[in-house]
Amino acid sequence: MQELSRREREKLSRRNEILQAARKVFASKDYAAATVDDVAAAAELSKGTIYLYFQNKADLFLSTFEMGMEQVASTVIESISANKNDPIVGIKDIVERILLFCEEHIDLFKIVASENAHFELQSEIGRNNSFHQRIMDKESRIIMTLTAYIQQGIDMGVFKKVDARDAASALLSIIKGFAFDWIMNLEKGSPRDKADIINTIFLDGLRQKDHIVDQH
Amino acid sequence: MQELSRREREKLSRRNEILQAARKVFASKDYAAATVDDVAAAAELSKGTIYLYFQNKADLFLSTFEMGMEQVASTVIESISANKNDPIVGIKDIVERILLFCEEHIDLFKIVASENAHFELQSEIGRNNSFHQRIMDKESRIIMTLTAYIQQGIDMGVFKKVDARDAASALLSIIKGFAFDWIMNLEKGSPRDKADIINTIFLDGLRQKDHIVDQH
Amino acid sequence: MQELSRREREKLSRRNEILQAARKVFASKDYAAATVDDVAAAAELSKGTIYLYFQNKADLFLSTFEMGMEQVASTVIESISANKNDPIVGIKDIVERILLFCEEHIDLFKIVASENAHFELQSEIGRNNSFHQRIMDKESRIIMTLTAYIQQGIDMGVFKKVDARDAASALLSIIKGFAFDWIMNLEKGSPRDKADIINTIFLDGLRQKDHIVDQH
Amino acid sequence: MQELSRREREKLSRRNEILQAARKVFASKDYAAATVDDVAAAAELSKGTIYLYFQNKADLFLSTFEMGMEQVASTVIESISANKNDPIVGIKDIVERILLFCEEHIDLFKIVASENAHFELQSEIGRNNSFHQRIMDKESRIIMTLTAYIQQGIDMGVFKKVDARDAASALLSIIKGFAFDWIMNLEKGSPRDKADIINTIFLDGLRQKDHIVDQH
DNA sequence: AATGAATGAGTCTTCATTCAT
DNA sequence: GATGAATGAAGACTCATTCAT
Repeated sequence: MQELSRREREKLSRRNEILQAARKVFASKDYAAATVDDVAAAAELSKGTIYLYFQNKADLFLSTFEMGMEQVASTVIESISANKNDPIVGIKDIVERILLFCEEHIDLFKIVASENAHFELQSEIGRNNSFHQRIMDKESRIIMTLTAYIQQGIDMGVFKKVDARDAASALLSIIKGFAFDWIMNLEKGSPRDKADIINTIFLDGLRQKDHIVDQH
Repeated sequence: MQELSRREREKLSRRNEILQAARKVFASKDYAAATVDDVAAAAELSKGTIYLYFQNKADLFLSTFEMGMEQVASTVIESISANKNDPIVGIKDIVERILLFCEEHIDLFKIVASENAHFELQSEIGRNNSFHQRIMDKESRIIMTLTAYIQQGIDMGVFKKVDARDAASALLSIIKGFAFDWIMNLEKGSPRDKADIINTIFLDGLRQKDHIVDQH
Repeated sequence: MQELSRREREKLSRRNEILQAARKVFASKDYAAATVDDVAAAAELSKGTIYLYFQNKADLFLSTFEMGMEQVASTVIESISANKNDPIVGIKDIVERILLFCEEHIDLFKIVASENAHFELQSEIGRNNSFHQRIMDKESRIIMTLTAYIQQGIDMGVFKKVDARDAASALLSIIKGFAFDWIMNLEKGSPRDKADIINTIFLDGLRQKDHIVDQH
Repeated sequence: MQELSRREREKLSRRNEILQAARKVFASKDYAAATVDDVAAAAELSKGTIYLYFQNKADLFLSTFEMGMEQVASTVIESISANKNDPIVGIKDIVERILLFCEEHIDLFKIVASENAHFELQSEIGRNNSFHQRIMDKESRIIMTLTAYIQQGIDMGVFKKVDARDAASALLSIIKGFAFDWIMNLEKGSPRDKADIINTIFLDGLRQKDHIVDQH
């Protein structure tokens, strides 16, 4: 791994500071409503400086989005490698970890969880624009990881023979749905309270009944 | 019910024309990107006229959103009353109907399906604003209807004893998730192709195993 | 000729008001330095209104430029038709009229006379852009008119057999040069004071010596 | 003449490097469109360094302009001293040399030829500003040199008794006009192709007819 | 009721200039 | 001397909303 010079390290850390500021702003305000000035103010920098580190507002938003996505993806990957041989436990762990991540990083999750990014930027960025690619890339990476894990469960005979990608989508939809509800209401307890119901609905359905019986 | 005068009827129909125009516009452009001018142009009316029928842009958007929500709600209610006594079949029907609705009214569904509405307007409208209420009202009405139906299934012993509201949320999340995927990709077949997998995952999980066994 | 509706007439006259304001501003400030706000202020209108009548700043400038060009062109054409049969007198008249125009409409002439327009907008507008066309169109129209007139003089045996277009260019260059000097210095007398020297240099050179002799 | 220390010589040469870079940039981009960053990049120096050698952007531009002017002036002076006694040949030579200079240094000529400098900086620099003086100085130096040469021709009886300064202005206007056309179109051949027509129009007019006759 | 011209606050983005290292 | 990160003022352009006709 290439060592970074002091200058490069400083540049990277400044970029990160801005990203942290942007994350707060975009979580509270919606892409369209948030202004570059807001981010600059939150980062305690001048507006011009923001443009030294990001091409434009869309790039700034997308970079924030990517940061969140990467963290969620890491969470999922950690779970999977810790539970290579037990997809049932692994899925449960993923659900809990994502919900925990949501609780601990509401702001980031707000940006990540909704499909907003698609719509919000849709008009601004052409369809074959690199920005669009960046959204798709990050999103599909998570889905693919999850899909592969579920497929492994199917191959192991732990899960029913369904389309693994569909199952992965369904799982993420449920998790995001509950997380979203929680964010929107913020009332009672923790989003992790929903882990059980998610697992009940999702897993019991996916689990082969024969297999379950065998476990006894 | 009070009869409407000609004037009132005309007013209502003009309002509806605008709503139809708005629906096309908001489906294609994102709340922030869509302009009142766009809607006026689509409705072949002048911009000023729009303001005779709607307080402002947010009201216009919300009314469009409500229109869509009401149609989805009707769909669900119809399904339920046609399948009062068989929640299993009823749920299957609801899934199919909503997916069909999505296919037939992509534009409306785009507006309805994503949680965008929340975020998009969040900044514009204060939290305790009446607009916020309007969104919540429509959304919760559908959830409540579904919740009651599932609760009935639970009481009948057809479904597991879970929190009915959570189950309703989960179901809607999955449906919306697949619908959203379909809208975003628009590639293969119909969104209804996903009805089976949704039912497999959701229903088989929810269904009491004892009950199933009894059926044999 | 199509009659214009009251609305159309008003629109046209408003557009003209803006053009008059723009002309003052662009004459005093250079395209880059002049702001749309300046023009709006000069027109006693709001900035947004300017954009109701012109696509953007470049369009506004170009329209002003065209207005000036058209007036210069009219001047030339008038001269020519009043002196169809005597190119010598005609050319003298053109020189005087253009210099008079310069004196009476310094601001407009400032915009027109220099080749600035080319350079100033060069970076902003792509080379194959319609704006570029608009500049070229107006400029070449004047040159072409003058070229035809000189060619006629050549055919009549009044002028030497030179390339008429080159001669036209040369004449305009001289006139613009003196006009420009006058504008830049604004000191002494009228730009028309230079009519004689222009005619001396340009005409005596162009005029066939034989022909001159014949006049005696 | 004071010898320069190594340090001073280095400073001078660095300044010159920047000037060469600036010349490329200003020729391709228009004063307003060109950025100090562009120049710094072209000079392969940092932006801050530019400010060590020039007060500000206007000074940088003007210095470039002056560099070009000085070269044109040298060209004229060379011609004159080589043709002290034959103004006719001298003028022809000047025309050719300037056109050649234009061809060989399009970039520099672009900056010099148009009166842009006046306008472009006009707003930025006050009228009684030293920058304005610098433009005028360089421009008038060339005119004065040419004026003196023409006056000499008049005194020699080679040229008509006209205002020598006016004649000088006219000549430069024509040359610049053709050079400008060539730069703008860049189509056919060399700008020197226009030398003949310029000389025909300008010289034949200026030349005393009696004198010509006497030459036979 | 309908119109559409006018408004002007609001935002992104650029760039000359400075200054700590 | 050289650097380049940071600044912040400035300007083009948009669009929700109003109001005279």
